[in-house]
Amino acid sequence: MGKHTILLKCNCKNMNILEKITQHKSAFSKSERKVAEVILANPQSAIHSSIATLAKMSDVSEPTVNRFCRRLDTKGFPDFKLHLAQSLANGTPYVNRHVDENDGPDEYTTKIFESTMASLEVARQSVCVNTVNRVVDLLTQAQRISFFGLGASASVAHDALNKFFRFNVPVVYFEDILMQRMSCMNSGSGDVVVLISHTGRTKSLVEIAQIAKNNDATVVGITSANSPLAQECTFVLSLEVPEDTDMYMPMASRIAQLTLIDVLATGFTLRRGNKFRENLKRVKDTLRGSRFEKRGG
Amino acid sequence: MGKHTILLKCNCKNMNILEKITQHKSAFSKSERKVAEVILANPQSAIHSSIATLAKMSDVSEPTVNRFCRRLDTKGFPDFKLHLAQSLANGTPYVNRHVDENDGPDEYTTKIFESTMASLEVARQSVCVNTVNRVVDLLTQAQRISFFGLGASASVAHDALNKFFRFNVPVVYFEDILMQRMSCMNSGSGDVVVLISHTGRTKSLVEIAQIAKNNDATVVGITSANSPLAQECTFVLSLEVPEDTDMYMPMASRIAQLTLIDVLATGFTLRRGNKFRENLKRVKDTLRGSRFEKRGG
DNA sequence: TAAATAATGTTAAAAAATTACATTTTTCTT
DNA sequence: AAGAAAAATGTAATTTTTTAACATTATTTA
Repeated sequence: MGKHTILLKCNCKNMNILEKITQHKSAFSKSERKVAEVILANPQSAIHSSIATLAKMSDVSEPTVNRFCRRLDTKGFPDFKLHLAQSLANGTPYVNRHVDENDGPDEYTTKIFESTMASLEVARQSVCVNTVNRVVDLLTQAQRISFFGLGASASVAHDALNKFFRFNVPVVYFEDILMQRMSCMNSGSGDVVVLISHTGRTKSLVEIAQIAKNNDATVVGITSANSPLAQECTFVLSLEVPEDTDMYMPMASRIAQLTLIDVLATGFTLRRGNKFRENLKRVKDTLRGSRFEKRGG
Repeated sequence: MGKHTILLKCNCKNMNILEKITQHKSAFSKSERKVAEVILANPQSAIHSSIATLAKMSDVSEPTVNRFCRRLDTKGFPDFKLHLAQSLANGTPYVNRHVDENDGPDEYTTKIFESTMASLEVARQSVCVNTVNRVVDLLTQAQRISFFGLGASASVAHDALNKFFRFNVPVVYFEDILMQRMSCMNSGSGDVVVLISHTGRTKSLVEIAQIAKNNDATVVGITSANSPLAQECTFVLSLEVPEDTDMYMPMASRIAQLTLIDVLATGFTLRRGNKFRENLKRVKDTLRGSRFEKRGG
């Protein structure tokens, strides 16, 4: 390998350095691989070792460790440790930790939680804040808000209903496509129809978007950019979520959608001001009768 | 301040060091505060500076910077930088970032995503893997699975239906409490009833748990430990989630529940083996007719 | 198989961090 | 308020750590 060869199979600068080491393991030289293995075996201890210690443990010379660091596109050993520390930071999960069929409950639990968190981070970065702001505007002024989704997105719409219902706004949610259609038929300007679909390719939802649009309602899509559904929407809140193809089930995408609903609901309450929030508290207090009292509370 | 005084107002070892600096700012000495300010002003640059640079920028001597680091319970400057790097790691949110009424869309969006991720991390650590494993066992052997929740938890149950339905298992979900009751009345041994409630204090859910139990069904609660509901359950999957009291709405708790559902569903498919997963793919493929084709796919 | 290239190690220099101690500042006591 | 004690800060020297320059060994290629 050339003197200054830097591994750049993936030029994603933000990539977790541990993953980077794993992925590029085959491209390392013999001695460098030794270093890689020692680090991967116990990254936590690596960040607290000096280059001398690590060299001894890997049974290579110190400059080899240094070269190993540079090959990973870091400035040197201390910089490498910084990157490693970041990879190991609490809450920074391996991004692509896919569940493996031999995983035990401990492993798959961790992996799912971690990859969900990672997806949320990706989603967060992809949200267009301006659109969020404009949609919040719309929602606060809407005469009626409808939330529709099908399949996995139905439960997201369901959740949105539950949130916005508390705001004492006319809010509508149907699972049934015919009801959805009829509801849109009756919509008009001043009404906001929020359509949720990860892929944005569900035919009947696209049709519903068209119906709502033809009736002058504002159509907001929580869907992927450039999808057929997105094309029919007045505003598109697109979320970039790493595909969860392993399981043939929508997982992270749906959680990102829910978080976005939380964002919209929060924006809504903030826009409505303090008094409104007191109102919310009252709605919550109403539930008290249906619950067992908390001891000591 | 004494020679070896270490700041331990909060003995939470895992605390974000940036927050720690902020919180303890008043307890620093004059020079140390200068260092703190320089670091807080641009933490990102701090992790790439040497102790000499930082000393010069703060207009103090190098040992002062070193002492500053030690006061924050780190081993020295390099160790401090490691901690700082971790605090700054992508995806490591400030844990207690509460939305503030003056926040703009940019701020509240970030805060909500970040606090959701932080809550997931807390939840992950609180999940009892053994219980997960036993519940997965139960679910794979169940004759019928029911998911019930009310209010915000209804959409979680709804989502669970959507997932488990794909497994070709008899699965049931009702929103209506009367239907829930009747369904439980008809349950028997071999049936698993999963009840979802963040607080575990919703009266009618507790009653449903009792009914199911009396009919020899296995009752699994996704709820908080030691709650009235938990006491009626055969197995309790408790999730510790930082309370989201600000908004008077369930936010993070619900996302944690959904993630747990994902974990259960994943455990289920893993237990069922490879062939079963092919089956899942077929279920997904069935949807194709209802969707617009993806160009080039 | 010899030349070229790459990989690794050795040694020395540079940089960085830490310690020990000196000086200054602050606080407390009388 | 003066002086002693304690704390804070700085200076200079030491140690540790990292890096650079060069030498050696292994590997590839013509």
